[in-house]
Amino acid sequence: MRNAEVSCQAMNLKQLSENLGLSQTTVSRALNGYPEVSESTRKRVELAAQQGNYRPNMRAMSLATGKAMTIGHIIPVATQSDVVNPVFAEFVAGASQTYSQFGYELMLRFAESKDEESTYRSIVAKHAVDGVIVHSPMREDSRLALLKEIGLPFVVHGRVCDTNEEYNWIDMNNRSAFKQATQLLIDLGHKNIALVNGQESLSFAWLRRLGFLDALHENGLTHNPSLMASDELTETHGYQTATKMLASDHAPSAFLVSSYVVALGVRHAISQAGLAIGKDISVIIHDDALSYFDNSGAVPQFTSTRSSVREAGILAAEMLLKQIDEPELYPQTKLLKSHLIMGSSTGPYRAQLSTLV
Amino acid sequence: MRNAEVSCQAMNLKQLSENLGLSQTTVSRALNGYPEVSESTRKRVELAAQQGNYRPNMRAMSLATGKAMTIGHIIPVATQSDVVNPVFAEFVAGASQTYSQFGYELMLRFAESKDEESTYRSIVAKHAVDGVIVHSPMREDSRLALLKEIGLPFVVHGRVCDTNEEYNWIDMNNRSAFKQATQLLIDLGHKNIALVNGQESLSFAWLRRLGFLDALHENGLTHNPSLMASDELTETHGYQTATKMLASDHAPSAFLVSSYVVALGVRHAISQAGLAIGKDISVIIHDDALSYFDNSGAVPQFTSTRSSVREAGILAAEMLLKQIDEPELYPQTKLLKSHLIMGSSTGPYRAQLSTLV
DNA sequence: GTGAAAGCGCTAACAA
DNA sequence: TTGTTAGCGCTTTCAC
Repeated sequence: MRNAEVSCQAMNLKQLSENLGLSQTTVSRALNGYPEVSESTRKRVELAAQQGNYRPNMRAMSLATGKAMTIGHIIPVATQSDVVNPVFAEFVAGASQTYSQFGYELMLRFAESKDEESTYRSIVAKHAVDGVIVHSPMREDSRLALLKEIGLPFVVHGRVCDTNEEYNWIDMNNRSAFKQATQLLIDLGHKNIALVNGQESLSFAWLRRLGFLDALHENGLTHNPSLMASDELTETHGYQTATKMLASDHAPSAFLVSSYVVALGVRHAISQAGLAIGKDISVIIHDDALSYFDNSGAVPQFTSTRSSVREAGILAAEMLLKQIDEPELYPQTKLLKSHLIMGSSTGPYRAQLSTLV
Repeated sequence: MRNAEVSCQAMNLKQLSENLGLSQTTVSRALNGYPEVSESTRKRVELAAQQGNYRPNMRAMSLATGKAMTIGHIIPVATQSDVVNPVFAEFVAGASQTYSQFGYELMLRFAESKDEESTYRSIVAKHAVDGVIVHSPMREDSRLALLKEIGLPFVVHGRVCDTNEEYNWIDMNNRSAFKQATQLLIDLGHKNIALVNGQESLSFAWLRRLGFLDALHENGLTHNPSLMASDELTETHGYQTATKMLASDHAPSAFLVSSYVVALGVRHAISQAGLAIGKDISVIIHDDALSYFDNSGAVPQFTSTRSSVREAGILAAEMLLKQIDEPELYPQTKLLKSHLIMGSSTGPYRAQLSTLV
């Protein structure tokens, strides 16, 4: 009683078919590309649909087909007051692009870790999504088993290090990036390098640490545990950690920092200690969101990897949609660019992505 | 043919009602809190539903009720390679919290400006959402008229400055914040203050500029147009702008910068010019996402407004859901905290929010 | 090549 | 207080 003639609000299949003097069946078939429709009627139908600005009611379609035409992104938050990592925004922007292209929608949820299991169970029981992207994987992550049990298709943004499960993932090459960055500092003559890292129960931070250690060991340097800190990516973490390290006996001459937010704190501590970045001390920031290697400290400018997170989102979404349509296809591990990897444990994968390798 | 006995996958109303020996109607009514159901059966039903882990199929429910139970967030992107403003992530996290509380889902889309109109029309025609949050309003914004025409409920995150339309909005108090920050720099003795701002066709940047000018004028200072720059919030903008300003005859002794990303560039330019922040030059960064007033430059620490963006998201979502349920209710303009305002042009509003004022 | 009719899982008149 | 029935707008057998 509220739509109707006010304006040509939301025409539906019934109206459209009546206008055309055809059955709903035929119109539906014409629009969905079924072969048995004659070319002439198909043309007529398509034209009328376009002119009438017809869009199938997504809810009705979902009910009839059983497909939600929606992908869920569940972002874990440690606490309700936690600042959201900008990496998610960038990744989700990329994924969204792919979904639009294939007629899917993107559903977003933020869940505290303790609610995560019930969140997954709930959205699948409600028929809200056809698949999900798993964010912030941990070195060992129970979500893999959970999602397999539920039977919900998924792709991991990142990797789970300690597992025998087979699964699809896409990731930045964190280990290699941190190895490179560390090597750069070593080449500049630094021997006391501090790593200010994210929580190492999360894979990304763990892999970064491994890369850091790789470089030290390859250069015959020993690592100093008091120069490696790991915590949530906050300004406070950066400030407190750097302050403590700078006051210690083995004060570092260089910092390698995970995320610009942390770096804000580190910088603050450095200037408070009366030191000047680029003169007394070097800092490299690695942040996928900006994808920004800070070259303060006379460090040569890195190739910008800007937007690689977005690209990862695009690819993850493609991988997931493909998996939903053709569950038997799995990608092999492959290097997409020096900083982007995707893969899974089994099977062949007909990827057009190979051009990117 | 694919669910059934494998595991107790997704029980539906029919099964549940058969198990209970009741009609679907009664079960539905019991679960939806209709008063005519006897307390004893309601208890029985609720127990069985819980044990059977029953969740109504959202798509079927939507089709039957005509409510999508979903709110859309459409994030405008200038170009596909643009970095997403972290403010969105924080705001959306807040809104999401409210939606979960009321059984709504959050649908996310990124749209280039040229596609925005068709995006809105499309999601409403598909019955994908019950309402939307409008992000990044411009000083003059055609979306207001569009959404009214379509009849889609909405709340604006920010304000449209040049309009006579009535609409609901929630916003940071950008003008006041920038006035305060500028005053602080003036109090420190600065007379040549540079404003490195976002695009002033966007309301937030325009209002910040007004606040900046407010402070200058109140202190009898004249503004220098060559010390006010306005562009996309990128590192490049900050770097180029600051470089140029520092090289000019009227080089600033202080910078007021919109967003930390821009500030990365500004900092770079400053250190390249051989100047030291906190000694030769002062910098204040205002960024709602971190909500961080940088105190480099010996500027006293501001009260942290961290998470106010998230809070804005929570409130915007509450306002929208209320509007969807009771369209006749509109909030009056009100100050929630010194930095958070919400409002609309008409009517009474029974807000429990008053405690926050 | 096209149409009639049943059904997806739920809600909501209308009866009883 | 409970049940019967008719949709919501689409897809999909099955006949023609």
